[in-house]
Amino acid sequence: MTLTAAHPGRNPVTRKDVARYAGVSTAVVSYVVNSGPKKVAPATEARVLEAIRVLGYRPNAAARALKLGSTEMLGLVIPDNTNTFFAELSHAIEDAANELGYALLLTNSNSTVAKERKHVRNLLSRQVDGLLLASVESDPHLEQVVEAGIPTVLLNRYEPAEGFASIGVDLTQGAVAAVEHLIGHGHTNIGLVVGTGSQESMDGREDGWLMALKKAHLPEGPMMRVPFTLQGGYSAGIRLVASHQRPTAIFVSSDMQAIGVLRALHEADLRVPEDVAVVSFDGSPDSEYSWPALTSIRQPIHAMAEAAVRTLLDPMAAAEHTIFPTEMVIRQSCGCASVR
Amino acid sequence: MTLTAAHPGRNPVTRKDVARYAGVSTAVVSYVVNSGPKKVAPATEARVLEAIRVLGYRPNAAARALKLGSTEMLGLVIPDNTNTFFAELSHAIEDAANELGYALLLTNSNSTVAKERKHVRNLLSRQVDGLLLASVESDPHLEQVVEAGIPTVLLNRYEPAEGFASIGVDLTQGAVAAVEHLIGHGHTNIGLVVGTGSQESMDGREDGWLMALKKAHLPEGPMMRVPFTLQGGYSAGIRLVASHQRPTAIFVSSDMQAIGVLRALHEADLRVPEDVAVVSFDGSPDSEYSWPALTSIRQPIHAMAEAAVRTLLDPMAAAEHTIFPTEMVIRQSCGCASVR
DNA sequence: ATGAAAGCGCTAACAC
DNA sequence: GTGTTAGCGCTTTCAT
Repeated sequence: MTLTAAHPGRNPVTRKDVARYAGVSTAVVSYVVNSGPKKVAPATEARVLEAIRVLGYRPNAAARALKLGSTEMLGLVIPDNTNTFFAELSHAIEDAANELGYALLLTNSNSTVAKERKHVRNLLSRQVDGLLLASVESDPHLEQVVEAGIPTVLLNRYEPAEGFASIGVDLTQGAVAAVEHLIGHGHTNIGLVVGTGSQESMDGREDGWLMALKKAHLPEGPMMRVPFTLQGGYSAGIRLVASHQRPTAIFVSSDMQAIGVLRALHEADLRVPEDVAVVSFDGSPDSEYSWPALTSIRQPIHAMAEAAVRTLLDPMAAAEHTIFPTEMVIRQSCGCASVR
Repeated sequence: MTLTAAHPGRNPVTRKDVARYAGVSTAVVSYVVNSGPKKVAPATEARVLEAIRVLGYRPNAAARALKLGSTEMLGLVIPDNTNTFFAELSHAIEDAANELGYALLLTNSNSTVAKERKHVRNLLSRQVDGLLLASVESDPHLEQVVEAGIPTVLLNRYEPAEGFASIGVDLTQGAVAAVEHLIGHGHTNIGLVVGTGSQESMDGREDGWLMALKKAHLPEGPMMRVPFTLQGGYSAGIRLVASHQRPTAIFVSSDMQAIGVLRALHEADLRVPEDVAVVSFDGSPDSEYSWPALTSIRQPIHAMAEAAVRTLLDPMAAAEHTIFPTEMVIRQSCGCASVR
């Protein structure tokens, strides 16, 4: 035992002890602990409460879960909580879940299919009441989930997924807004940094970039496909800087990547936004504290988290795809304001 | 049901179904599922495995937990997983826990005593096998934990805590190294940005700053006490810039704060490190991608996470305080290398 | 090598 | 308003 030896093992105080101490039956204890389903006389209730206090009784969640078939836990699988976007998202989800009395079993897949699967399996066997999954795969193999019949919602998802509820942001619309903003600043050579790994199919942000360019009859700028990390963005930035026809503006598909791009730009002695303008995606707090501060397409993380949990727990919810709009937050990196 | 209606509720396949299908007793199923404690004839085992596969049987963790008195879950309470340091730490802890077959119940206290307490209570009632707590308080009220007799280790802790195992980093030594490095660069007016809220007592980093200054017979520079956030660092930076005798160097007690300080410095048109040098604390990935890259005192997060989990799960572990050394990683913000 | 059965702590239907 | 009790799915002792 790491601490006091006073209490040898687990908390040995059970409902039965409380019942004995209060001079009632175990059922009554149950009724007062759960405030129902039967009413209890005030005097009795007081005695039970007192017994609970004195004995330091704490209900055993495992027993309750076994009986009820509900653990009041939700499972969450994300690629990496070290990524600010997922950190924020998981935080918001935790809050939303707590609000409804659910605890969160949090797991990182490290963007790995094998780990993701392992975690899903593990969460299922732990009898979570629902599963929130930000999958690495565009077409996640969810047989086990279907078979287990556990409510599931797919997170951070642009495309609908057959048979599953899912939630995401309008990547294309956001990207179009970003690129059009850059075009509005007079740029004609606009590069793109987009993510890899997340989904094999084309990222909606790439679509948006392309669409905006097409619509303005502008040529495709250089494009880099790198992981959604600081380091990924950095290497993309280095290559973009060295590229034959260096873009005068870059749309980057996440704040983390953008911060990496910024570093590459700085190291190349390029001024932002004067030499190269940047607009990124996510709108995380980080984007406000980079230098220069990033103009970014904000995802409504809290709204999405809440919707995810609500959908998950709503027995009436359909297996629908819900898409949220983004919002552009203008700061310095696009060239709207002077940097200094 | 969010998805297929084929399986009405929870997974209804129980050990009994498997036993019937395989033509054995439930005990045997148990033996093969757990590879023990009794041996099973190979042929029988194969039949059971087949039955499990066909029926899609998944053991019910709640029942197991009830029987065994162990949930194979660990509870973790941190101030905020949105803070890169805690994000990294919790990720490392998750890995260490998974390694040993434990899942992680992750909760954010939002640096709030009330929430922290609520989460601890909740985790205890969920029968976690151990509790990892990065408390907001310097002297956390842990009666409930003691009473529950649940192994606990305190994280991110500089001072020992009576009766509890705890883990932390040598804040003072790290701070001394940082400040001495700055002194080595010839600075004589060295400011400090330190955190609030975490612990009422003096932060070891403040001690270290003071000690290094004393030892070099240097006067105390200006000092700001702000939250461990980007925004906290930013406001400290603003005040430092405006301060009567502006420091030529600043030691900042976390990377997040340092990034905020950097922003304030940039906005004031001050060059880093030429006008103001900065050394920060944590050594997170973020510190490498700021502009300029931060010289920072790195905490050995992975080693700490592993030690924490190991200590937690080791029944022989004493209630000791383990302190880890830090390591200075030199980048641009201190003035060692030219910025560009 | 296998099986029968007790019981982990709890909930709630049913009886009083 | 309160008590009795069956059983949730699992592990494991004790028998065979």
